[in-house]
Amino acid sequence: MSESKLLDALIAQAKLSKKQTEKQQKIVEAAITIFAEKGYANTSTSEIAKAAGVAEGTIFRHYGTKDNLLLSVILPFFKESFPIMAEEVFNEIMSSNVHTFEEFLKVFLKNRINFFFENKEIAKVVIKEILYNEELKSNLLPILSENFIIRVNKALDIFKERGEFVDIPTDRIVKMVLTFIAGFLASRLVLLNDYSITEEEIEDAVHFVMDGIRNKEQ
Amino acid sequence: MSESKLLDALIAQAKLSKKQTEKQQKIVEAAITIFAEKGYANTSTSEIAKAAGVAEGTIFRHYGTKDNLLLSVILPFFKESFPIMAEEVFNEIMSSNVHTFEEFLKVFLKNRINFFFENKEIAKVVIKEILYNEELKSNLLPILSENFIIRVNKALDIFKERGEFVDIPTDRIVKMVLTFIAGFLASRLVLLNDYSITEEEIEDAVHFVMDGIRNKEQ
Amino acid sequence: MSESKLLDALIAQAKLSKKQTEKQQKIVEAAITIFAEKGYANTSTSEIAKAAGVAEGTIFRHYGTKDNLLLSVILPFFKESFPIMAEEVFNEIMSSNVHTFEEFLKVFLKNRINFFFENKEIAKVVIKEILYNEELKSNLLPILSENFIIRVNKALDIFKERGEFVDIPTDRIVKMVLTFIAGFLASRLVLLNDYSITEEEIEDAVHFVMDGIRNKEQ
Amino acid sequence: MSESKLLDALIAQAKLSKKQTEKQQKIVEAAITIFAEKGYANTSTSEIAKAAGVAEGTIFRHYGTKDNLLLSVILPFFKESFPIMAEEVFNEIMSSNVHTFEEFLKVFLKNRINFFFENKEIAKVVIKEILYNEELKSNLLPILSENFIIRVNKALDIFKERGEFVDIPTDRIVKMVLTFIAGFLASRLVLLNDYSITEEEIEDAVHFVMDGIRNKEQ
DNA sequence: GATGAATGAGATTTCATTCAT
DNA sequence: CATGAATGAAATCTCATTCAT
Repeated sequence: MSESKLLDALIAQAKLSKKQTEKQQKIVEAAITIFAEKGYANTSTSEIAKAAGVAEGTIFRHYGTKDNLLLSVILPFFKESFPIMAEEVFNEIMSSNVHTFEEFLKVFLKNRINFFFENKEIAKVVIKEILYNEELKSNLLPILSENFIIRVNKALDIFKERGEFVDIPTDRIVKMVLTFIAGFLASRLVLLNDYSITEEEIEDAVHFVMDGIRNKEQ
Repeated sequence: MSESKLLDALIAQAKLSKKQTEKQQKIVEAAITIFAEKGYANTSTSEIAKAAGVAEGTIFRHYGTKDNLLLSVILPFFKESFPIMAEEVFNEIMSSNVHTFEEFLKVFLKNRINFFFENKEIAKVVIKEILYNEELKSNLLPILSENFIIRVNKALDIFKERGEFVDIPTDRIVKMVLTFIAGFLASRLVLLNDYSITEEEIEDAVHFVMDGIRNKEQ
Repeated sequence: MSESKLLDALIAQAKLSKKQTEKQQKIVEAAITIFAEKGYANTSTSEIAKAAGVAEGTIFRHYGTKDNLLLSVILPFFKESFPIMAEEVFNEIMSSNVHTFEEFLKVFLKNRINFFFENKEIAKVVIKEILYNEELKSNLLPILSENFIIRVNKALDIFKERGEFVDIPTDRIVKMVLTFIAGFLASRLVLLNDYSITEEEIEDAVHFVMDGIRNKEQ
Repeated sequence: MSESKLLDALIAQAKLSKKQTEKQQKIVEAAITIFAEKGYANTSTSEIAKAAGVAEGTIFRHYGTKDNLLLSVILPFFKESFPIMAEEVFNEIMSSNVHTFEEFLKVFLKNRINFFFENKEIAKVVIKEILYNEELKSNLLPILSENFIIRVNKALDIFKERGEFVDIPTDRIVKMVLTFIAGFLASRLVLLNDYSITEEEIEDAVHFVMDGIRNKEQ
């Protein structure tokens, strides 16, 4: 990883990716698959080239560096991760049939889980590399927190005002909820390679977040 | 990573490490520090040698391969991770002043969190490499599940009989609890580099697991 | 030396060597020259690279390992060693003007000696490494015996039926004749670096094999 | 191999080897065994140390360098190879019941074969290394030829005067006979690992050298 | 655009040798 | 005498990257 600003790269990347050639698609696909399995650092460009049925030079013709190929894999996914939290979507969720945090959480969880599981492989790459590469982390995490945590915080505040939550500082609640969700997704995707996930399990997870595991009827 | 059974390595390793020389200690310390920061794959042995004030050859005289050096870092920590769940310790916990799962969880969490934070650096290496290296994962995870999950399962069953928990299959509860704990530790150590953790936070976490975030008094 | 079956390597090798680049030729030439002089084990790849006017990486790009470079030198020669004994050639020899074993031996010796001396350097490498490297030996010798000894045996049997030979079991005769020929070639090439060999000497050698050194006229 | 004069080393060696300690014996034994199997260049001193049950430092305490260890293995054998040809022994052979070259050859062959097979392992080392290592060869071969070939030449001349041989220049006869004997020993020891050798085979070999393979009664 | 041969910097590994104990 | 930890030079090998075609 060079010390380039990721956001600049993000923009520059967008410009380049006007039209992807067939070869480019194959390269990215192969890269995702192998990065997901063995990790970026343990994957050689020649391996990717072979898997993509492409000459090694072709990779560099399109992506310049291996680092840049990784960004070309990660950034689009990264950008797509946010819209759910975009003002519009957020408002939409809040307006419709979502009247409690439990409902919000269910919608939110289902949405994000679907998104992640529809993009299993890339998600795996993103999680692995963010956890593994300090520089990538220090570039991407701030963006995450600016876009993500702040908005969830805001959402929670709304519901908190309604007195739905226990009396713990919001940011600590956010931390715990996100920890659980992140842990949930990461453990399934990266740790367990468990790509099956049922509606029932999501319900369980929501219940867990909402009410914990204690039996209140006792 | 060779395809050898890790447990064999674990045993072989134990034999070799009769007495550590001063240089060996320096090597392992340097390795832990740099692996923790940059990851195993992004760390060169020459870098370690330099940091340890040692000739590069010395690393290989003692550890044979870079892979083996990683194991020498990971395995001792790995082995030390289990005792808490050993029959004796477990029974001890269960007997004394632990009468509810909440109490058990508090003791357990504090113990494990302390252990992890006392070994921050190694823990970081272990988490990173287990998540990153498929082969390491496939060798270490089974050992974890055999030693860890099964016992937690047993513990939960005991408390479940007492009707302490909601009516969800035990294994699913275990999964969620461990997901949360793992997520909690991993996010703090690897993601946030947040090495501060207060008693208060642990209490919060336990409450979260027990009762979720819903305000029951409403 | 890997423990792979050499014949597999032989085939794999054939596939790879579609077209040799100019640099590859230089590498192989340099390798042969230096291997022949100093032996495989005493030759470093950097030495070969330097002699070939090539970057060291280029060697590994084409041959993967030093072992494989050796095979790329040896195997083509090895394969070319057999044709003389192929059915067609053998029959041709037997039919034409070859009516006695003495004649056969003369043709055979001249042919093989020419082949070896036309490929002095490689032959030297092959002989040295087969004698020196146990694993190479255990892989190549069986192929030799299957292709070579059996056929010579057959040839001898033909002439033996005609009563040309002393009454010693054929296989023992073969052993002695081949021992002499092998000794002859090896000693000239490897031991004495004596690359000159006259028609006269071949005649002498044939006489020696046929009639020994005793003076029958006495 | 340093460029030291081997004969000087031979003498220096003799001085050192006054008394061999127990460890020294083990070292030399281990060295012979492993050198014989894998060759000098493919054997590491640590391997020898392990096989000898000795610390690596001990090897260097006694032999200074790995090269010198090889000489300590080779030279004693080398020196013992000559006595048969020493004036006395030679005369003894010539006087007793040896009246023909055939008889001489039989005695000589039996003697040398016995010597080689009694020292199989060392012989193997010597043959392999003389063939493999150009420098060793250029140091040892001249000594051989001075001590060996010249004397055999002389012997042959004696018998030649008696008209026992075909009319070929003596040195060429010597070359062929020695080629055969050397090929015979080398192929058995180094190539075939065939350590069994019967009286019968020796007789065959002598017949072969004397009369070749042609059937004279035809 | 695409190729793949070539590079060279750097990574891992080996190993004879030294030296303090 | 013997040890074995330590060394560092050199060996094998990897791989992102360049460039002529």
